[in-house]
Amino acid sequence: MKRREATHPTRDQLLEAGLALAENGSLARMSVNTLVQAAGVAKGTFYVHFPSQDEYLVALHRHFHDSLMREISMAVKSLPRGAARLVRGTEAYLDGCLSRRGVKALLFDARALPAVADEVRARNRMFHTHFAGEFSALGWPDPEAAMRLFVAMAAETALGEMEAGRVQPALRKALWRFLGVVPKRRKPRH
Amino acid sequence: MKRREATHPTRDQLLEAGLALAENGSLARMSVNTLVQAAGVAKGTFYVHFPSQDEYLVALHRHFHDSLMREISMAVKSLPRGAARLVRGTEAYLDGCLSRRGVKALLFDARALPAVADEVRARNRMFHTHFAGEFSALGWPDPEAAMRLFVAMAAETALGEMEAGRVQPALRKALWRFLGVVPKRRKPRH
DNA sequence: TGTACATCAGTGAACGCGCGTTCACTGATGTAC
DNA sequence: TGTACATCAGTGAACGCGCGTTCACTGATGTAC
Repeated sequence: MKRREATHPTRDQLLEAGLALAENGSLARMSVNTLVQAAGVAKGTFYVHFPSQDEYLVALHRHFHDSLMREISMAVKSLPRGAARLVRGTEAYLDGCLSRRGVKALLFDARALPAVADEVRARNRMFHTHFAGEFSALGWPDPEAAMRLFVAMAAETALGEMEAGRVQPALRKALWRFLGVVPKRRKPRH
Repeated sequence: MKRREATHPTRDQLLEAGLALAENGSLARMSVNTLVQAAGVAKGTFYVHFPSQDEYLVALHRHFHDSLMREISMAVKSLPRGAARLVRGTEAYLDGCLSRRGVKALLFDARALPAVADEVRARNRMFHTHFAGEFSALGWPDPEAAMRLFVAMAAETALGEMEAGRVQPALRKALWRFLGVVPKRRKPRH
C-alpha cells in the first residue's frame, strides 16, 4: 500500500461525524470536542486534517453543497432551458434536502457563522448566475433578481418540508404558482 | 422620585448597545463582556436586568421585531384587503429594514441561535397567519403557504438591500412580478 | 426635622468550565542500500 | 533478505483564554416614626 493515498478515511470520518451532528443541532454547537468524540478519534487528529475549526466548517459546508449541486445538475442535464427545467431542478433540490437530515443546519444556519458566511455568499451567487438562464428563457426582465427570489422561496419550502419531515404539497404548489407555471403531471389521467 | 419606575434606563442602555453591536457582526459574537463594555456598565449589572444571556437575546429580538411590526401595521391600517395592502406593507417592511442597520443579524442570523430559534419560529408563524388574508383576497387556494413563500422573498429582498446599503429596484420589481401585480405609480405620467 | 432602617440598582473581583489549539511522542509502514 | 532510517497519520495531556454566572458589597434614595 502506498504511503499517501488520495483518500483520507479519517478525514472523511470527521466530515461524516459533522453531518451526523448537524442532524440534531446547529453548527454553533459543533465543538471540536464533540466532533472528535463522535468520530472516535483523538483530539489531535482533528488538526492533522484541518488547520482550524473554521476551515473545517467551510469544508463541511462545501462538501454538502457540492453533493446537492451534483444531484441537481444530473436531474436537469438533458432538459432544455425553460420552466420545466427549473421545476425539475427545484424538485431535485427539495428531495435532496429532505433525504438528508442535517441539511438544515448546514445550508440555513451556516450564514450566521462568520467563518462560513463568505463561502455561503459566494456559493449562492454562483448558483443564481448559473440558473438565471431559466428566467431569461421565461422572459423576465432581470433574470438574476428573479432567480434570487425564487431560490429564497425554494429554500423556505425546503425548510418547511424538513420541519415537517415530509413533502408539503401546499408549499410546492404555491411555489409553482408564483412561478406562473403548472407542472405537467407525470401520469396524466385520460 | 419613586423608587421603582416603569422605565429602566439601564436596561434600555443594554438593549441599545445590543442593537449597535448587531450592526457590525453576528449575534453569535455578542458576549456579555462586549455588551456591558459597550453599554458602559459593570458586568454584574447585566444580571440585574436579565436572568441570562439567552433571555437577553430573546428580549432583543422581540424588541426589534415589535417595532418593525408596529411600522407595518401603521402603514397598512387604512387599506382594504388585497394586493395594494400587501405591497404597501412590504414596502414598509423593506424600508424599515433598510433604515435600521443591525436588523440583518437580529432578524436573519437569529434563527441559528438555539436560544432564540423558538421565538423566531413563533413570530414568523404569527406573521404568516396575520397577513395570509391578503392572499386569500387574491384568490390563492392556500393563503398561508403563499404568504410563507412571499415573506421569504421579501426577506431575501431586504437582505439584498441591506448588503447594498440602498433600495434595489430590480429585486422589488421581481417581487411584485412574482406576486402578479403591478403597483400603481405614485405620480403617474400623463 | 432628625434618625434608623429598608430597598434595590449597580459594582467588579472571583469562580469553574469548556473551548480551540499545541506539541512531544508513538508506531506502523515505505524506502535505501 | 536484513538493517537503518524516513515519513506521517494518529495520540492525548497540557496550555492559556474568554466565557457566563455568582455574590458579598456599596451607596443613593424612600419609608417609619
